[in-house]
Amino acid sequence: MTTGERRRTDARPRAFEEVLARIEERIAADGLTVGDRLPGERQLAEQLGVGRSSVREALRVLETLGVVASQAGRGPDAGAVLTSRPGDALTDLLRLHLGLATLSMREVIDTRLMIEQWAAARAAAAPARTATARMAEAIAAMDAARDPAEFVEHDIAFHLALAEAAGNRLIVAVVRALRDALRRYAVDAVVRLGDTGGLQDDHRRIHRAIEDGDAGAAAAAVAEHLARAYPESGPDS
Amino acid sequence: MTTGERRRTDARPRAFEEVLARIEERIAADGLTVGDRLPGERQLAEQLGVGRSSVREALRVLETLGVVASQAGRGPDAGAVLTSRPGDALTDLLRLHLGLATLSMREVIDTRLMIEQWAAARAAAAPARTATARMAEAIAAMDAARDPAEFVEHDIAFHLALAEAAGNRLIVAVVRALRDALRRYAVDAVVRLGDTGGLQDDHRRIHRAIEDGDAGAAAAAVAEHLARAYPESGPDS
DNA sequence: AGACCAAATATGGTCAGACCATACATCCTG
DNA sequence: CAGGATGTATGGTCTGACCATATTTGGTCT
Repeated sequence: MTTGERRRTDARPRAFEEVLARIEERIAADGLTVGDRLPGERQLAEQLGVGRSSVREALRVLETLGVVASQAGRGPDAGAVLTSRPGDALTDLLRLHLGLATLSMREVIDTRLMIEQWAAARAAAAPARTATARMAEAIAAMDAARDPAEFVEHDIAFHLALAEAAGNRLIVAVVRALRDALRRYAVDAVVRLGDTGGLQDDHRRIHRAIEDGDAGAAAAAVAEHLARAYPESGPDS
Repeated sequence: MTTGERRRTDARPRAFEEVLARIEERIAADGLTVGDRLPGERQLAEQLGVGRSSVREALRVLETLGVVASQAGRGPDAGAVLTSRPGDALTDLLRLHLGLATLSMREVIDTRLMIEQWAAARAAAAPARTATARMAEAIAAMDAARDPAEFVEHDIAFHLALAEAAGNRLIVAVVRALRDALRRYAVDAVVRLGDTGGLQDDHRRIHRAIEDGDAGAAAAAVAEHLARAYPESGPDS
């Protein structure tokens, strides 16, 4: 009776949070991995002693974080399957927080510069043939691009290959998210520049530095490139 | 009464995704920001022509991404309020993907090194008094710490202050998430080291370099520090 | 008037049950 | 044996009810 003074930040375990914890335990305990299936929603609800809607909310959280994907129907591919899409989650995260002005464009662009410099230096230290080959392909595709949107798509592929060349999946996910968040801005930037020759020169310089194993030159080329692409680091706002 | 006409023409956007899109539009259109309230769940459901459960799933997604927080009851603080907690979302993301072996400890540690080096250099370029003061406080607290867990807590505060000194909220969120993900590992590392004198020397060196405005020395000190804390950067797996 | 307590109310949290939509599985034809 | 009709397991959604919580309101006693 005297327990009336409950405020937020007290401990209040909601049912779906309990479900979340139990599913996470189960993943760890059973050593589940990408491709494995979770029990059906109804079965899970019965096992955990909660309603199906609570199970669904928990699954929605896991889907948002990119660890499960649900598929209706019947068969091996149906149900809630463990996946690995951290990039999608990061993309949503950035987009929403940019929309709320919680993060400014300047912060996102600065972060991107940091990451890509590091990735370039790292890639130069241990160049991976497949990744550098994809970088070259992207450069060629940009040469052939007919409009800014197409150019930007291949530009994204270039920077993604750069991140992959660094051999760190977390970095790849972050770069993908940053580029998705900046996609519209990037198209505008290309339109504003008009001539993409300078950008392409940068791309070629980055690519060459990585193939030559010159980490310092690679990082410097990336810095120069992003400074050209985002001259003032955005209008903040 | 919306059950009369269902268009099954295209690939189906799920109802809660539609709700998500509409809420996002509304945030942008009305210029909503942190602290503003969304309509109640029942009201939203009626406005958007969907069931309350679909609204709830959408809100769960937004909560997962750290943009809303729900509070029951009545009054100005009740309901779904826009917030800004990107760090929590990142923490969940890392923890789950580490559990799924989608990301390795090595990748997380490498990422952390990159970010903190950058943050230290950045902080040295424009030292903020409040942040450097908090770094000094954290160092003193670590001197007084009586057990590894307590030491690690203040160590987290130190590295968080370092990130904040760089003046980039996205970086702060990422550092927080990385440290949370590595918290257990960090305690083990402190126990293994036994003597924290070397770590504290590092902290003091980082702090001094930032106050002196020596970006190069700050970055180098951070690199040395993390190399000491994570000697082998984990077995990759 | 003021203080205090009880009821009303608004809000999220949860559950149960019922459908629908989907896609594979199974069976029954011909 | 091929191919369509039916069965069934799964997610997706809606409805309505009830609970828990916290503020607001209003009435009562001092």
